[in-house]
Amino acid sequence: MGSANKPIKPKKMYDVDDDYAILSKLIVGIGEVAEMTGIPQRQLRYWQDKGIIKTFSEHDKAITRRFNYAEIKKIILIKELIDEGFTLDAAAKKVEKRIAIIQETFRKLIKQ
Amino acid sequence: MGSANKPIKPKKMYDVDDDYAILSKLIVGIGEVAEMTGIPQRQLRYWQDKGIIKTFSEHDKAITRRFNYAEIKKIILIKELIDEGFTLDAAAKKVEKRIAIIQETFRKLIKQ
DNA sequence: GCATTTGTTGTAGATATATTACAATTAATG
DNA sequence: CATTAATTGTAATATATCTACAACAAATGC
Repeated sequence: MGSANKPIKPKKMYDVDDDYAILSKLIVGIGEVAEMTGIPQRQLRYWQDKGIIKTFSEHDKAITRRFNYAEIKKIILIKELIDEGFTLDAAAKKVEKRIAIIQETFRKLIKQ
Repeated sequence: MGSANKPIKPKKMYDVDDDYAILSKLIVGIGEVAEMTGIPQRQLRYWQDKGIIKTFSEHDKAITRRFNYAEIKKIILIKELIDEGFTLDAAAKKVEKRIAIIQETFRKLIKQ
């Protein structure tokens, strides 16, 4: 019972699964996202107020904004498109579409 | 001159390089690291005071602690070893050795 | 042109989070 | 049993973030 049937995973020197485990738990505050991306905090708050990006709230009502890995990627992609000349809304929609296509592709791959 | 000789990188639907770029810029505060890893902030500060883990300081003297991806991985590995029964110092040394071996392996690979 | 929308930025006052510098506590070690 | 290792607690202070206002420039519609 319990974990008796769990497949044994021998510990390798370097395990890519570790990286995925970390990324899936990643939590970053707005100040750090601003530092990483170069986008001012004020702008990130505006994007969030407009619903373009979403904050991650694990425990009931988090008072400070937390972003996960997927959202950080989205933020960077949106910024790239804005720099290319897109409007904020257009950039956001383009990124959403891109993400949807990727997810659909993976879904098909898994089914095979 | 300039960027004239840069290799052209066609934009793919999903680019793993993007992930590496994000990870290399990753900055996380102590509160988020505590949330991600389950290790209390107080304990992380103690480890840092002892020199076991290091804070990343981009701009001269950062007053609040910032951790990069490598340090987060180190923290997680140390915790795992402590849970297995190692002392803090022993765990830290073991992790350092492991990281050194990985780096050495990559160095050899690149030379080939 | 001019009103309107879009997108960004500024700021004050309040709230939340992190800091240091003390110290208590509990195991493990010699 | 004294000593060291490791963790945890806390008060006072510093830093970061929040909201809710509003100003402003650039693009858009009429």
